[in-house]
Amino acid sequence: MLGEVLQARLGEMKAALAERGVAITPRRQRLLEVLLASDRHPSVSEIHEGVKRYYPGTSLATIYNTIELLKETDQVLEIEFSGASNRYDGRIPKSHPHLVCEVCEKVEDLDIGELKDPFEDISSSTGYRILRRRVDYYGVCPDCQGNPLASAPSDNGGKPGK
Amino acid sequence: MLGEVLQARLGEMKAALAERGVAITPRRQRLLEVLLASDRHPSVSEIHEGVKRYYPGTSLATIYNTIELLKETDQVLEIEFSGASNRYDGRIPKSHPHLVCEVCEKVEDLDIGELKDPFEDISSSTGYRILRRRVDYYGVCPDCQGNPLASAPSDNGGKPGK
DNA sequence: CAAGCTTTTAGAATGATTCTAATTCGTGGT
DNA sequence: ACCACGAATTAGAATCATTCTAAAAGCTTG
Repeated sequence: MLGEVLQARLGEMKAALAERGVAITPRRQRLLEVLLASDRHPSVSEIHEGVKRYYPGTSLATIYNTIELLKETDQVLEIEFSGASNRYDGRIPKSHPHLVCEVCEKVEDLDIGELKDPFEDISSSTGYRILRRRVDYYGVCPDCQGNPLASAPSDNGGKPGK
Repeated sequence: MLGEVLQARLGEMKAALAERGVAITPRRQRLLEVLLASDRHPSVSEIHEGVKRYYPGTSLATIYNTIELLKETDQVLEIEFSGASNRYDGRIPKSHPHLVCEVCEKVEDLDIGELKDPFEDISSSTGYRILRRRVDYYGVCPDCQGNPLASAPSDNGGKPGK
């Protein structure tokens, strides 16, 4: 069960997809719920797992396709990594800062007094049409400072998200 | 020929590598020069091309290996992209903001009145040990606004850096 | 010249993502 | 109920940057 704030987001996402002319199929409904259900900024394969729990035959391609639709409609924020899977934020789809642990690959929202959005300034001073911003801090989270290897996401001995 | 500022950077990089205990081989020397020679934030394959112009047999692995050494010694800033090649900044190896054109894949430094580095604050408020920051703005550069397809980096019809 | 290192190499392996072509699904019209 | 048609989904292949591996070259010191 999603709280009411997330229910509202779910509604927005579905409306945006409908607007875009695509159907809210059961798999897509489930995908949206999985995306909103955790604050972990899930990867495509985590979402895939979540959807497969209800619809076992679901293909990875379906997840990629639907994420693409969400991106096109600005309903998800994609956080790119070159050596690891991308992560997705469906709760807050507009640019906002994150904190990334390079040991356990946790991605958290960083609540910082909203540094006034300088899109305007940068647009006018550079001539760029600015579409989005990325502000992320990389480091080691408190848990991983204590036991560096304990909370690694896999068997990689604590190699950062690269 | 590199200007004197870049000569100084070259010296720093070589000193850091030497400190690390590795030799400055001719290929590595050339790699450093290629990295510093342009403000394009070159990719590994652009660097590879530049090195091969002098040392034709040079393998891609050598470029990756040396870039890894530079990363370990904080002598290069890696700008990651998930669907395109990573880009490297050897001129200014510490975190600083960029402007990325999603049409032609240009990466430029953004000179903005140094928003006071909040590493300290963020460390103490979150408990993270912060190692680096990423602040990048994504959009469409002035050139690409005029002729959207003209300056695409390859044959991809102007697909953004994804 | 030989031993023992570092560097470099070619090519294979990996892994996330994208593409392709075929199949299935769902809906409206008959 | 049946059909036609577009949308959704699938399995698997293809792509591509990056990493890994094992062997070959290169240095340097005795």
